[in-house]
Amino acid sequence: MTLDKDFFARSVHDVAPDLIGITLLVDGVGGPIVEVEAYDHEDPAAHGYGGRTERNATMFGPPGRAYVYRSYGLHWCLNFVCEEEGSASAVLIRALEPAHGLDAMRERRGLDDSRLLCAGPGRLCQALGITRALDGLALDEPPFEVLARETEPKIAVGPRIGITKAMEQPWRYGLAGSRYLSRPMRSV
DNA sequence: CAGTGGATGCTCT
DNA sequence: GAGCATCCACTGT
Repeated sequence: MTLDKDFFARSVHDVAPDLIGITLLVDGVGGPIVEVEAYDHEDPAAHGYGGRTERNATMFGPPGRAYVYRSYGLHWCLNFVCEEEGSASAVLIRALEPAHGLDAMRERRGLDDSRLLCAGPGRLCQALGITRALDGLALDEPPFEVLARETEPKIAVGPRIGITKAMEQPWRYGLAGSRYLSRPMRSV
């Protein structure tokens, strides 16, 4: 079942854990999401914190769309916009389990090891072919497919990665025990 | 395994 | 001009 806009039109802190185990495909390439992070409007670590700019304009738009930005000059990062228009909240997709289109992923990444194909936001975007060209596109329309999960996953929680502000917030969610995480979750 | 540093480009002050 | 929501290769134990 494809998830529509209503799924994303909720608090980013409810949507983020609900995304674990959901399948993300871009042109048929992807798999179940195993790691995400939540960023809300009051969050000094979030792009929307300082107000609307050209780069983060999509974050201020309606929910259920992709927000894609360039990171450290050479990587792309994918977010799902949440809540209502103007709230500037989004979930960063950090890792997924490669399940569909492994050959395409291996070719784009130039590696064989399935464990490293999508274990990190930059790697995931490279493996799925995500660039700024997809920024602002709706997640329930091609090339995206976002499919509901079939079983309830066990979710681990911890601090976010790679930020210098609001580091104490436990807004990183992962599939407990997954070997496809960008880094292990802190043990319970 | 831990730590370090380079690549690289865009955004915002 | 500083500062990144990163990744990879390299060093040293």
